[in-house]
Amino acid sequence: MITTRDIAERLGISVSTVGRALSDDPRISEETKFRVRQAASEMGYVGNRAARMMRGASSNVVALVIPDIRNSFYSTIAHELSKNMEAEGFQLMLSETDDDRMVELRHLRELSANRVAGVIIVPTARPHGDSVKLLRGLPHLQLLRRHPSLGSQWFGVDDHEALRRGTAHLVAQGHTRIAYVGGPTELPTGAERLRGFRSALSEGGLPDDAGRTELAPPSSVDHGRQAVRRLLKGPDAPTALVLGSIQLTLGVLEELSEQGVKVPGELSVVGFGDEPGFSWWGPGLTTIGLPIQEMATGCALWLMRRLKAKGDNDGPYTSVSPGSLVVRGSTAPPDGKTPATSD
Amino acid sequence: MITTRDIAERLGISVSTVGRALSDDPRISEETKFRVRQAASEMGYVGNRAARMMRGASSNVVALVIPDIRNSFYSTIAHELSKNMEAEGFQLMLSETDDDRMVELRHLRELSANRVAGVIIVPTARPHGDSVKLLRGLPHLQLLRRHPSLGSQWFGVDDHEALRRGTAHLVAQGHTRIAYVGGPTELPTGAERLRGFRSALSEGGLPDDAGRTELAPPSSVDHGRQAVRRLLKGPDAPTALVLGSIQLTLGVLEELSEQGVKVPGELSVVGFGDEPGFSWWGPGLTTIGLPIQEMATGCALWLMRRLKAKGDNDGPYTSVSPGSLVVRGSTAPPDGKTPATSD
DNA sequence: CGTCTTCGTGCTAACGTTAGCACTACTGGA
DNA sequence: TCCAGTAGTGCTAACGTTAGCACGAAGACG
Repeated sequence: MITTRDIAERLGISVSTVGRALSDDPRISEETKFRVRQAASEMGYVGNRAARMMRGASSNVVALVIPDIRNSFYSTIAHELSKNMEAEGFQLMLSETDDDRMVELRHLRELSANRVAGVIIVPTARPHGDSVKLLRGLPHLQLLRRHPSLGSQWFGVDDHEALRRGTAHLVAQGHTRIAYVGGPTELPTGAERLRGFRSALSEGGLPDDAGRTELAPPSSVDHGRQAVRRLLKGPDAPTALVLGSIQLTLGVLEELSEQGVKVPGELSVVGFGDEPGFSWWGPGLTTIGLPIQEMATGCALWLMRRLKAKGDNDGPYTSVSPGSLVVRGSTAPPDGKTPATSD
Repeated sequence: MITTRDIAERLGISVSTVGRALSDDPRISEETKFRVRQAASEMGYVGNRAARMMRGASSNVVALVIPDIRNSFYSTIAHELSKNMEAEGFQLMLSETDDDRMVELRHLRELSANRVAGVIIVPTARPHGDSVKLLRGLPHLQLLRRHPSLGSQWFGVDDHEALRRGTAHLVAQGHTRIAYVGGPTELPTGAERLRGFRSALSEGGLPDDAGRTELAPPSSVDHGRQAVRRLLKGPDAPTALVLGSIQLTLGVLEELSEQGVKVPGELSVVGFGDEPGFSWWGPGLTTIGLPIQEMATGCALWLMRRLKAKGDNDGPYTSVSPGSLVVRGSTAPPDGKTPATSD
């Protein structure tokens, strides 16, 4: 690799002068600058950021720590972040945890060793103690999920309200046997979504146990399929189903298609998230849409500002985005009844 | 940040001893090692990779340069790569080019400045001259797309064969007016796919202009929608359509759904790639599936081996994976005819 | 003509880590 | 007893870059 020293030797000047010329120092004459730049370009010089970092410069890498990039929710986040940060000269490091706290820990160790400038993390349910320590040394921001030990800077969705609305839609159509399949309540997001579901039930005057709830491990497409099989059995099977995660929704849709379940005839379905394909699934999936782009952009801006400010901790920060119900064809009143009210 | 020096001072020993203890040098006594590790752990020491790199150690970061992570083909690649490399202690840097050669160049500059260990790249149609220079200095591997200036190490799909098979399926069903909508022939992949389409036509005894071909910019969902509108107009509209990119397929499916086109009654469709949703779209999409996982794993293994070997250039390397036709319900003989032969 | 300023450049140290060499204190054999 | 060998540790330089200080030349001003 070419260094400033190579350039200096070739031009018969000192490394300092080369360094200053390349950083456009006003003390260097225009003629020298020109010759240095010329030589640098010819020789294919590329500055070594590792060396700069040794001199106190900060890294230009921000890490995104998520469960699984194949989940299109996260890939959209990654895309938006990347776009926003590229504009500011930052690069994106991608770390997948697979919802395994030990993998998460290994990644955080590497990120810390690499002295990344910042971290945006969707934490696992119970991060390892060392992960907590490592994050303390890095500007970071929690996304979607929130764990108290990781600080109070968080960008998330109003999960309670999102599920309340999705469920209320079904209640308003007259459903009384409504099932919920969501993620574990270990995660605050999971707990909030379940709570939102229950709120809607009680607001609709339905007893709590009118809802059959099933909790699955996070990121489990397969569990969605299994849940469908279990729910459709039995005499008082639910007439409607609300989902609490994208992956579960994908699994549910696949299974419903395979089994040829009539939607919304046999079962009304409210999905979670809005993926390409949800609109053309069966009669079109009514679903709880999330403002992914806005969230990602918000995250990026917050972090960029935080990194530039160099102020250490600028207090707690919480940004909550609402979900919005996208009504398509997968929901209808049970047995053809007319809905009491429309929401 | 804690350094080896901090540890050394606290224990009243030299930095060398600390460094050696942490790297488990056999010359250091077990007792000293124990004390050092203890102190390091208590003080939250994390080695500084930038400093190690200055001493000649190589980076543990591999970059993936792709058009758009939201394309689930690429997110699957990213996932598989990440998984394989995490096992070897490597981290993944994600760079999105948006198929813009200048963005690609900016990313490559950053990657080079960061001295990433290697690069896996899906190049833009005509990479910038400087991009070519930069990649020369980095172990790299082209994926899917291939540009001659970027060397001869390439992992790809047998695009010609993939499209030949997809088209042959329609020819065998008796279609004579078959349209193709694919990416630009500027990209070798695009050219190969078009060639595969034409091969199948001529093998089926159909004249070349039996096929209406449309070429779109890469990664263009929207163009897929437009193409449908154009193709369905006119008296001798095609009875079948073959697609040459995932994004185009997504657009086409959306538009066909919206316009309520009967598939395969009015139009038979062979898609490209296999996404979640393709199986439940309309009657199920017959599509050209790609062995994404195998390719990603192959790439990861090749690069890992290349980086460990430290041998500079181990000659040209090309790995070609075949596509496989996944037959679902979106293809049928035109006007109810029985297929001549089934393939 | 001497001093003061300005311009352009060079020298040196420092960032954190590691490898080579040097040094000390033992141990064992002649 | 003396030397060789070895175990354990310290000192120093080096990686590439940059910031502080110093230096020489040239011009400005009294």
